[in-house]
Amino acid sequence: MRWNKISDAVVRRLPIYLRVLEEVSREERKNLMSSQELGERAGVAPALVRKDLAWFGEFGKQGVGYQVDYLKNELCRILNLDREVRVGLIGVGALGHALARYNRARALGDETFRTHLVALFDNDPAKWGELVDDLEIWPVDALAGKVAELGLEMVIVTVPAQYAQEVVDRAVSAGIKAVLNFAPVKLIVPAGVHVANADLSLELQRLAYYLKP
Amino acid sequence: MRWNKISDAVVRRLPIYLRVLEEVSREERKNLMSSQELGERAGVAPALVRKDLAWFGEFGKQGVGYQVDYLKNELCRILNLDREVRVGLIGVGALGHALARYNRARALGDETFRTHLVALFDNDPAKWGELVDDLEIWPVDALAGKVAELGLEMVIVTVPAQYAQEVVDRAVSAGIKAVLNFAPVKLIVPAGVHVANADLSLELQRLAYYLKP
DNA sequence: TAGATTGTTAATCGATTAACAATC
DNA sequence: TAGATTGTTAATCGATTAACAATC
Repeated sequence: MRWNKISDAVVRRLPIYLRVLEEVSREERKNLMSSQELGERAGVAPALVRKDLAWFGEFGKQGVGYQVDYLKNELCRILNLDREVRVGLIGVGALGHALARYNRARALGDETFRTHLVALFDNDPAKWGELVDDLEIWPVDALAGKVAELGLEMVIVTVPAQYAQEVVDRAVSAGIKAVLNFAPVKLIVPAGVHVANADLSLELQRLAYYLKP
Repeated sequence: MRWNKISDAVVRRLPIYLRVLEEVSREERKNLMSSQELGERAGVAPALVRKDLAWFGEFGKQGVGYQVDYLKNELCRILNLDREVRVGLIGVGALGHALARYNRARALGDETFRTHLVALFDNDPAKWGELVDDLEIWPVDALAGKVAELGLEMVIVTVPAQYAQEVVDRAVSAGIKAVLNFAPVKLIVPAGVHVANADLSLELQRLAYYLKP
């Protein structure tokens, strides 16, 4: 089953629902949840919860609600998180290093965390072969080979702004389909490749708007 | 002049326009720009650029376009970036440490970067007094005092999920009006306080949706 | 059965785009 | 003046909310 043209606004909320379901499943041993409860904890109106889920199938029972574990599994499946998703990270500076350690720690401690960092890349020869936790740093030239060897599907980009487009171009030609970009630049990618931007300085500037002048 | 009820979608684009104008001003010595050109570089339709700007005043000339430096200054003013905005960071783990170093480096190298980190906080006594670059780490208990002393207006939150709400509550009672949250939790704040979420794992999970199943 | 809650359709709301008179 | 581009209004598009029949 492929669902065409699900809007980005809908896709954004699915991981939020998933997080709520995982919390409830872990903490509360509760088995059923209404769109009302789920929406409350996710910060989404109940009608919107139902409408979002209805794009993908009928997961609830009238008069009863949704089964927590069943819906959780369905959302995992929809998000391709019912398998390990293998991620590379390009640019092992301070930020890349911190994200690598964070991701590894989460992956070890929380088995519902399925986006796993499995390779690090950097262009500085001094770093090649170095380990971050148990992960080796490779030259960016090794990217294409590693994509094939390890089955990488996603990359996190933490290189300086001026190199971001270049490394993304290389990742895309190697077959990468999703990019989490921390560099403060607008990346240009072909259709079918998806970019999420995590741009610290844009967020800080946006927040500054709400300060009193 | 206060502009009531400017939508969040509009505010989000202002820093993008500002970035384009700063690039053009620095690199190209170009003095005029049309909404067409600005929109192209910002990834926004020209009519929307004009409409966004028109919320705040009339900055262009018919038949001519916008003056780059003038519009840049006006956007800085609108975003409260015509002065130093003082930011604290709570939670100096690996991620907090990396963000602190990144922000300090940007602040030194780029004088258009006006959101300055000026205080670090952590609850681990072992870290108190330690320096990150030239910035000292204080106990979280010192927060209220430092807000007053240094004029902090914003905080970056990089504590573990279970402590995030608590430290934000304390920041808010100390008078903080804007929060950049890296913890994977939905924060509850009173009206008038603004939160931007930078939730790495939600973004990775969202991107996983677009991978082939 | 009676009460509750889903899935879905219709109504509303808000944001983007198109169009154009004003004017530099 | 003629050409270009703004600021703004009207039209369109899409997302959210309200309402309710179906049904557990």
